[in-house]
Amino acid sequence: MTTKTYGQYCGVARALELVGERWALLIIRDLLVAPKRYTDLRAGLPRIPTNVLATRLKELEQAGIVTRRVQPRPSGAIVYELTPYGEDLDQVVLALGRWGARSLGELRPGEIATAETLVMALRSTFEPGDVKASYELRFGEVVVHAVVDGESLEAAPGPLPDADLAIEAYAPLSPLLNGELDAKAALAAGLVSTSGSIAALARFAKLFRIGPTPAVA
Amino acid sequence: MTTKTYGQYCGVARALELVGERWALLIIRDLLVAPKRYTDLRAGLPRIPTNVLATRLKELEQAGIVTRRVQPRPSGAIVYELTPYGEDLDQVVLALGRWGARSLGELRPGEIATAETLVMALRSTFEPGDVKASYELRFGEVVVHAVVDGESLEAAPGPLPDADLAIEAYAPLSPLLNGELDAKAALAAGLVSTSGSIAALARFAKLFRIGPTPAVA
DNA sequence: CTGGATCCACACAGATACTG
DNA sequence: CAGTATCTGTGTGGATCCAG
Repeated sequence: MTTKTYGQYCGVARALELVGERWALLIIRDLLVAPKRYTDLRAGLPRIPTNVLATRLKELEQAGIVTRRVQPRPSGAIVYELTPYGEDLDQVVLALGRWGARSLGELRPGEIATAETLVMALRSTFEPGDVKASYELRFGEVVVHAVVDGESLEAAPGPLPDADLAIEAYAPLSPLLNGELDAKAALAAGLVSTSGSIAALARFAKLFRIGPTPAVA
Repeated sequence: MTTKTYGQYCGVARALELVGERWALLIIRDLLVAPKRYTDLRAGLPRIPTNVLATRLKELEQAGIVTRRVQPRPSGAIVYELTPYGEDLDQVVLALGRWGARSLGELRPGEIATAETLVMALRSTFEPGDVKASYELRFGEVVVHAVVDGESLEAAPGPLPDADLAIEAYAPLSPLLNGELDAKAALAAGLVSTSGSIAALARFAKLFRIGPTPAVA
C-alpha cells in the first residue's frame, strides 16, 4: 500500500496509506505498550511472516512512525520505538480496540492473548469515573496490572503484588464486561476468581465495560 | 482478510479483521455521511475496482456493518446503509482522519476531494469551544457547510446560503489549518477568499485546526 | 442507466528455509 | 538476534462484459 494510493485528498485515506496495511496497526499496538526488539515483536505476533514484519518496520520507519535504534554496547540490541508522530496513533488504536471488543466473543482455536493485547483491552474499554483502585489481572501465563484513579488509568504488563484486587480469568471476560453475566454469575460459572468481594469484581466490570455483542446476519 | 485471521484475542485485531481490508474504511467513511447507492459509492471512490467494491459490500453486509435495502417502487433503487453497529465506527474513522490530516500536505496529481472527504475533514478536526457560527465551504465543485455551536458541530454536503461566513478555497487549506500561514497570509497568498473579515477566517482556522506536519526521515 | 459479474495480470501476503 | 531469500497462492487492480 505504500506505493498504492487511494487518490483522495482525505485524512482517512492518508492514514490508511500509512498504516492501513495488514499487520501494521498490530505492530503499532504492541509498540504503544513499550519499545520492542524484532524478536519481541515476533513473539507477540506469532502468525506474522518474518518478511512481512521486516517490510512493515521499514515502511513505518520510512514514514516517520517508528525509529530503529541500536543500543550502546554491550547489549548492541536493536530496538524499535514509536516516534511522537507514531504515538499519536494511540487514539486510533484505542478507538479500533473499543469498537472491536464487542466482536471478541469466544476465544477461537489457536488464538492467543498477550500482555500487550490485555493492556490495550483495558485501556480501550476504560470508562473514567469516581473509582480509585488497583488491579492485577491474570489470564494463563499473562499478567498485567492497572491503577485507576478517577479519570486516570495506568495499565502495563507485569504483576502488582499489592493490588486492591487480584483477578484470575479462566476464559475471556467478555460475558462479564458486556453485561451478559453479572459478577456473581461470572464467579459461579467459574469464569473468574478473585481475591476480593463480589462487589469489588462488579466495580471492575463496570470500569471496563464493553458494549453488547452486535447482531449479525 | 475475512477468512484470514490474526490469531489474537484482541479488539484491535478483531476490528481489523472486519474493516481492515483495503477500501473498507473508505466505503464506511462515505456511508457515515449518508446512505448511498452502488453508483454513488463508485463516484466517490473513483479508483476502486468494481469487483472490490462489490466484494467489500458483501463482506460488510455479512459482518452486520452495512445493510442492503431495496427501495419501494417506483424507484426500486438499492441503497447501502450503515447499521447502528457500523455507525459506531464513526469514532474510528474520525480518529484516523484526525491523525492522517497532518500528513495531507499538497494535493497530489490526480487526487480528488469529495463532499464526503470534506465533511469528514471538518468533523475530525473540529475542536469544540465557545464559538457559535455557520460556514459554507467551497472547494472547486464541492460545497459543504458546517454549523458550530459550542460543543456541537453539524457538517453536511451542500450549500448554506445564509451562512455567517462563506469560504472559497483555491487549494488545500492545510497551511492555514496547521498554523503554517495565518488568516491574513492565507488571504494574501490567494489560498482562500471569504465573504467576511480576517478575524472571522482566523476563528474558522482555530475551530478546525490540525497538528503540524510530521517530520519524515 | 444501474448494479453488478467475469476475466486476466500481477503485486503482495504466507510459509519456510537460510544467513551474517 | 535480526533479518534475507525463495517459492507459492490469494487478493487487488484494471478492463471489459452482461442482466434488469
